[in-house]
Amino acid sequence: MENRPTLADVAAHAGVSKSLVSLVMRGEPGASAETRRRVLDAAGALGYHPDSRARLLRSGRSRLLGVVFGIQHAFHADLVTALYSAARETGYELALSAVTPGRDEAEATAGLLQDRCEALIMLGPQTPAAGLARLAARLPVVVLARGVRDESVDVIRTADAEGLHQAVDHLAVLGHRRIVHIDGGRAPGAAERRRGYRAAMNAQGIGRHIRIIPGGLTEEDGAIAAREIGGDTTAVTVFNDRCATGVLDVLARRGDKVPGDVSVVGYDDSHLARLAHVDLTTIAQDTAVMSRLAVQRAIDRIDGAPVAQRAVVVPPHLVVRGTTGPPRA
Amino acid sequence: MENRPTLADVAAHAGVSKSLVSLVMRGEPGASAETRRRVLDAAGALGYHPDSRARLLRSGRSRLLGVVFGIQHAFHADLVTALYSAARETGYELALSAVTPGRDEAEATAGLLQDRCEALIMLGPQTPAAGLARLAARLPVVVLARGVRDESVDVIRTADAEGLHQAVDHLAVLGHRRIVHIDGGRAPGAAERRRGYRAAMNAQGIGRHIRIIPGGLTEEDGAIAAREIGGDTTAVTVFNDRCATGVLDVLARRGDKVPGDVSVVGYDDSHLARLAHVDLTTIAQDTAVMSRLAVQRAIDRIDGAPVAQRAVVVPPHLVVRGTTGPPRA
DNA sequence: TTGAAAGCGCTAACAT
DNA sequence: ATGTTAGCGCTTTCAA
Repeated sequence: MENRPTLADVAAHAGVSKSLVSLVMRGEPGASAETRRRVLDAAGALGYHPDSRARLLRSGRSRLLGVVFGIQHAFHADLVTALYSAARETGYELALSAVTPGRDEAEATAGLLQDRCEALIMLGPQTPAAGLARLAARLPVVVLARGVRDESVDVIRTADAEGLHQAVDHLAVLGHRRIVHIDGGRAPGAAERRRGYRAAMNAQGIGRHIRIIPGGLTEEDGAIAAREIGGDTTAVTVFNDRCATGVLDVLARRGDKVPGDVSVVGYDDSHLARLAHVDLTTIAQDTAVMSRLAVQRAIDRIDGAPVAQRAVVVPPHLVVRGTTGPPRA
Repeated sequence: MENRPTLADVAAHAGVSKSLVSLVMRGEPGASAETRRRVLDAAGALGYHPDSRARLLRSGRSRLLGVVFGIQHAFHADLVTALYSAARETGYELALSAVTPGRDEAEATAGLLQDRCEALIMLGPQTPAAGLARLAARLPVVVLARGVRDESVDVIRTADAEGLHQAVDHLAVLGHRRIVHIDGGRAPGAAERRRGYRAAMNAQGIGRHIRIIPGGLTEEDGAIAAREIGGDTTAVTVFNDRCATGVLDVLARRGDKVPGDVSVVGYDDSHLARLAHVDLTTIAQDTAVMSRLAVQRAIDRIDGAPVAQRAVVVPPHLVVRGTTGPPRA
């Protein structure tokens, strides 16, 4: 593991100046074919790889997009996957920084700032708006999958209220009246999903059956909430797929048939929902579109390009699978 | 978005030299308390964050440990969480690079090499031994949660066979005889777990009941395998918790009581197993210890410290929860 | 305890 | 088409 060769080594080996080597290595025009060949030969012979740190330091840019995500969040995994694809052809790289039980958002963010990321993409951040605004004063910040009122950050999110509207409408069309919502507490998006649920119930003329059971983000939250579901309830809309899985589990254990006795609708269309044995009807957030928009927005901000609207709301869509059906006659 | 403040800006603002600022920012001794305070105040006021590229370029080191992990793997999430804690006080930072459905290990690795990571920690890599050896020729490679015979890479893993031994013994002591194993196919560790299962069954004198059903890593694999479980089977050991969840789900749906009719043991003690409504008896891999060992080994290799044994095997331990009990009389 | 000066490996101006 | 000269922002001598 000896010292790596530098550009100067290559220059010496090829008998040309550093500038020429620099040009050739970047594939820029301005060097003769003969020189080009000599340089590439030398580089190959020495096993030379440019040092990106030095390169970026000099050019004053990092071409790095920082991504802050929750490592325990299945949905974030889907988004990160999509973000990698979205970044692929842009000339920017992703720098991942995870939020874990022992590493908060501030720490995750600080790491990315040190790496001189040119913009930050934050997935469902918990940081209060004021904190985000402070960050946004330093570099472009794009918040994904959470609404933020603050004017200084960009937001790409799903029309959460609309999503619950679709869920309720789907159930109502099937004939359900007693539709309960298990919510996400204070999680990002939870308030809007509650709002959408209420509005849709009222719009369907079944506002008197509105009932919201406190839930959360995890299977466990869903399991606890499921025990509160009354016997006359025929359908449940749940904050997210993970929570819905907990609900399904408790229903199965107590012998309730799904969708025979109770229909269930999740949210996210995460990996979980697609599993054959779960086969969960759910509201899909379009991760591919959202990720593409987030990356594009970050780059636009970096380039100082004009941006028409600070917040982009992506419509969700209903994915009907096996956990919804007509109520028992 | 004006230019980020540099160390020189802070120095000017605090009325001291760049050297002092450098010392203070790194927490090195050699500056008076008064100076230290002035510098930190100035840094805070300007919102200064050191530029890691410049810092590392100058010092000739990156102090970066590259981590390659599967973003869809719940167990990897646990490991990454533990790795962050383990790295915390070492002076090294983690650089995360995810493997996703659209981004293979080679790509994930290449990114980390460009960033000049000083060592690589790979979680359950799929790369064949030859590929790992090639990598290891360039920088220290520590493989976590997978066995690799190749002499050139370090390995930190759980004694998988021992884990299944404990699972089988636990069930046998409860009185089970007809114990089935749902395996992990070609996943890292699967072969050794199969071996452990067989050995333990033989050791218990119930080798004639050995039966292995092909499974996999996911809930879905577990669900499919569960349908193959015969009516006389009283207990199942499953490749991992995620797969076990699928098994539990199918059992619940077909009305089998757990542990009344069938006992189930998982593997990993992941988040999943601990959920109150899952409450899965499982074999715990000690992520804290494994992560600490992995980080320490990487640093030892970087420092050229002598290493006694290339491979470290961490003993797993049984965590008894609610999915195991005596067989029905 | 403090400061001045010399680079790390590279790219961007400016020569030639 | 090629070479020379400055730095990027920081750490590291070395002197004071």
